[in-house]
Amino acid sequence: MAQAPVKRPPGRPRSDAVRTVVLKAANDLLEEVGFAKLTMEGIAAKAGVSKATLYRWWPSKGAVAMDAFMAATVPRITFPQTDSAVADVTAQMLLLAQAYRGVTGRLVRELIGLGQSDPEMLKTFISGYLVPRRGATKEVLRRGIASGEIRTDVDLEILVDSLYAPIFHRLLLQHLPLEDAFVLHIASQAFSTVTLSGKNTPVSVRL
Amino acid sequence: MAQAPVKRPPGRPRSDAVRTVVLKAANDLLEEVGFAKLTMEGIAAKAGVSKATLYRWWPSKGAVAMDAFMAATVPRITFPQTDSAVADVTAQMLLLAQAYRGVTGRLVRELIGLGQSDPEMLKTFISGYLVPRRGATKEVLRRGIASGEIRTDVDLEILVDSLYAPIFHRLLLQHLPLEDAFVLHIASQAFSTVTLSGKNTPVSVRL
Amino acid sequence: MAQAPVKRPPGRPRSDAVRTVVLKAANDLLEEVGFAKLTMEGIAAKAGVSKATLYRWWPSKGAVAMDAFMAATVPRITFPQTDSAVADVTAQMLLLAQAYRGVTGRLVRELIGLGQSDPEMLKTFISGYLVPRRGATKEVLRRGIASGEIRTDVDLEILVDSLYAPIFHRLLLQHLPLEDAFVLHIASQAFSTVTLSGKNTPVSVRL
Amino acid sequence: MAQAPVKRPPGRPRSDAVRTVVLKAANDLLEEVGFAKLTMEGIAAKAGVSKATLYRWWPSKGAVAMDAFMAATVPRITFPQTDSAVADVTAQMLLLAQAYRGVTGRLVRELIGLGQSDPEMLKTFISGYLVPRRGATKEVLRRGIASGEIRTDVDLEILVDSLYAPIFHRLLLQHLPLEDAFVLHIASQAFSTVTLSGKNTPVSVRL
DNA sequence: AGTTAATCGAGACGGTACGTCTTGTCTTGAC
DNA sequence: GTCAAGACAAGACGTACCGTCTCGATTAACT
Repeated sequence: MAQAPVKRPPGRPRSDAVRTVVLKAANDLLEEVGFAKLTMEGIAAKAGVSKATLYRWWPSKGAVAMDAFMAATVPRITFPQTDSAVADVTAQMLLLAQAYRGVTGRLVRELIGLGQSDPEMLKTFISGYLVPRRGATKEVLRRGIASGEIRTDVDLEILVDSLYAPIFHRLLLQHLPLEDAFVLHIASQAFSTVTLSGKNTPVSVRL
Repeated sequence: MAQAPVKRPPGRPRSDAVRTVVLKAANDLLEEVGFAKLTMEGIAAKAGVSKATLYRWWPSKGAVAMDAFMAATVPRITFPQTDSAVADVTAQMLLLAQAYRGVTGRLVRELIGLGQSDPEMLKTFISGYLVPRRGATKEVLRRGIASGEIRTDVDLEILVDSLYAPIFHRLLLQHLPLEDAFVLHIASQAFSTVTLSGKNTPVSVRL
Repeated sequence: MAQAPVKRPPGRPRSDAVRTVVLKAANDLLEEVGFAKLTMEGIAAKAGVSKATLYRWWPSKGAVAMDAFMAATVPRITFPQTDSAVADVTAQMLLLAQAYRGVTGRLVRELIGLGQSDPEMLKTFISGYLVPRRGATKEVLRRGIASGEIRTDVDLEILVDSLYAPIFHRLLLQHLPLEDAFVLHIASQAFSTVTLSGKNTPVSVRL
Repeated sequence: MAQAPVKRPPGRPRSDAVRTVVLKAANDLLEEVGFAKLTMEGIAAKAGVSKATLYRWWPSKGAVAMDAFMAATVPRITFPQTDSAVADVTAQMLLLAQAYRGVTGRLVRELIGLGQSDPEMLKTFISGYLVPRRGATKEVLRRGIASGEIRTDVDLEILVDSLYAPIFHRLLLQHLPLEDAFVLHIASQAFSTVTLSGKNTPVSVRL
C-alpha cells in the first residue's frame, strides 16, 4: 500500500566526510588553543575545507565549536550501575569533577562562557549536553525513589541542582578548587535531607 | 629623618574626569549592546576620549568593562540587619536573585562568560566582586554562629557555596527560571543541616 | 541501398534549446547590468541551466558574453546600397555611430574592454565582429574603386582605419561626444584624399 | 600682517612613504602580472601595508593601478622641439607608438579596458593622462598655426583625433600591427589636408 | 614667568579575522 | 551522454576592530 517516499533531493549530496573532518579539526584546535583563539579560518585550513563550506553548515564559530564538543563528549555520558542510586550518582559526580579538572573542564567552561553572550549557543548547550545529563541523573534518582532509598516527595529538579550546581560553581568561578572531598561533602549534605534512615550513605563510596 | 614620601611625579597629572567619563560610557554601552558587541573604539568615541588614552589605563576591553561594572555595582552590596543571621542571608539571596533577573544579571553573566576565556578577567571579577560578597555573607553567618543560631562546626566556604551556587547555576545555565520560591527552597534546605533546632527558619522570611 | 551514415553518438544528444536560452539570458543580463556585474551564476539561474552545462560549452563568462553579443548583433550588419560607395560607407558610419550611442555601444565598449586583459576574447571579438564588418566595408570600397569613384592605389586597410578609428576612439575614450557632425567631418576628410574629382562627395549624404 | 594660517589637522599625519611604496608595489605587480591578475591583497603584501590602509586612500584596485600608472608615466610626456610643428607632432607620434609596443602599451590598454566598465576610472584616465597629452599636442599645433605652417581654420580637436585615433585603434583592437610606417602614413594623410603648400612635410621626418 | 614633562585628542598604521562572493570542478540521479 | 541541482575548494573581496604609533596642544607642578 503505502510506498516508501524517501525522496533524495536533487543535486550533489552533502559530503559526510566534510562534517567529520571539520569537527575533528575544530576539536583539535579547541584543545590546542582554546575557544578564544579558535578561528573559522584556522578550522577551514586545518580541515582542508573552504570557508564557504563552513558557513554553509554552521552559522558561526561558536556553532562549530559546540557541535565539535557534542560529537566528542556526549557519547561518553555513562552512569555506574550498582544497587544504590545514591552511590551511583555520587560516583558519577566524582567522575564528572575529575573530567572537569582536565581538558573537558576547560571546554565546558569556555562553551558556557560563550553562551553568556550568545543565547542560541547556550540553548544548544543546554539541550545537547545539560538536559541529557540531568535526564540520566534523574533516571537514577527515580530508581532510588522506587527502591525506597530516596523519599518520594523530593523535587528532582531542585535535588539535581543541589548536587551539580556547586560543581559548576567552582568550575566556572574558580574561587576554590574542585576537589573530591568537596564533591563528597556536597553529595552527602544534599542526600542527607532526602534519604531515609538506615540506608546506604554516599560517604561510603570510594573511587 | 624620614621625609614625606608622597612625591607627586612631575608632568600633567592624570585627569580624573577621563576615568569617570570612560566608565560611564562603558557602562552605558554595556547596558545598550552587551559585552559581546562592546568595542574599545565605541567606548572611546562615546566617551570623547582617544583610544591611546584607553589603552594607557586599561589593558583590554574586558578590563574596562569589569571596572565599569565594579564602579557601578559593588557599592550596592548591602546586607539587611536583623537579629537572625539566617533571615538576613535569606533576604539577601532574594535581593540578589531579583537583581540577577534584570540588567545586572545580564552583566554578571557576560562578565563571568568573558572570564572563561580570560583568566585575568576572572581573577579581577573574583577578587573585586565575588570575594567581597562572600566575605560579607560569611560575616553575617559568623554572627549566627556566635549567637548560637548556627552550629559551630560548619565549613563556611561550603555553606556559602551551597547557598549561592544554585543561584549562579540557574543564572548561567538558564535551564530553569531563577524564582524566589527556588531561592527559598535552597536556603531552607542548606540551613536545615547547619542550624540548631528551635530557632528562626528562613521560610518565615518575607520581603 | 546507401544507409544514412550520420551516426548519432550514444547518450542524450545536446539540447540546442540550451544554447538558445543561455545566450538569451546572457544578453538580457548584459543589457540589464552590464558586463562587469554579469556572473555565470546569474546566467545559469536566469536560463534555468546548471553551471556545469555552462562550463561544458563555454570556457568563461567572457566567452558567453561574446557569443551572446555576436548572436544578437552580427546578423544586423547591413550596408545601404546606392550607386556611390562613398555615400554608402558614410551612411553606414552614421548608422554605426547611432548604434554606438545606445546599448550596443555600451556592449561593444565592455567587450573590447574585456579583451584588453583577455587576448582570447579579443581575438574572438575581432574575428567574429570586427573582421566581418571591415570586410563588408572593404567590399563596398572595392566597388567604388571599380566604378572609378575611388583611386586605385589606396591601401584599403589604412583607409578603413582612418574612417572607423575616430569612431572607436570617441566610443572608448569618451573624451568628446560621438556626434553625426563629427562622423561626417571624418568621412569627408578621409575620402577627400582618396577620391577623384567631379564625383559624389559624402557631405551630400543624408539619413 | 596677515599670517599664514596653514593649520595642520590633528592626528597622526599621513605617511608619504605609504603612498610611495604602494604605488611602487602596484606598478611592479602591474608589469609582472597585468591588471587582470592584480589584487589588493597582493599589493598590500608586496608593499608591506595593511589592506585597511589601501582602502583608506584608494577606493578600488582600479584607482591604485591608475594612480600607479600616472605616477610612473605622466612625467614623461615630452615633446621634441624643432621649428616645424608638423615634424614635432609626427616625431611624438612615433615615440608614442614605440612606447605602446612595449609595457606601457599593455598598461594603457588594460587601463582603458578597465575604464569600459568603470566610468570613474575612465574619467581619471582621461583627465590625468589623455587631456594633458592632447593639450601638449594642441599647443604644438597652435605654434604651427602661428608660424603659418598649418591652416588657421582647422578644428584642433578633430585634427588631434585624426592623428591619434588610428594609433589607439590598433593598440586596442590589435587587428593589425602598430608599425612606424603606418603612423607615418596616418600623419602624412592627416596633415596633408591642413597644411599649406611649400612647407615641411612630415614624411621627411626621421627619428 | 618659564620650564618641564606627562596627559590628552585625533587619527594613521600594520595586522588579523570576519562573512560574502564568484569561479570553476565535481557528484549524483533523472532523462 | 546530457542535463539540473547543488556541494565543494580556492581565494579575493571590502569591513571592522585590534593595539601601537606619531603628532600637536594642553596642563600643572616645579623651578
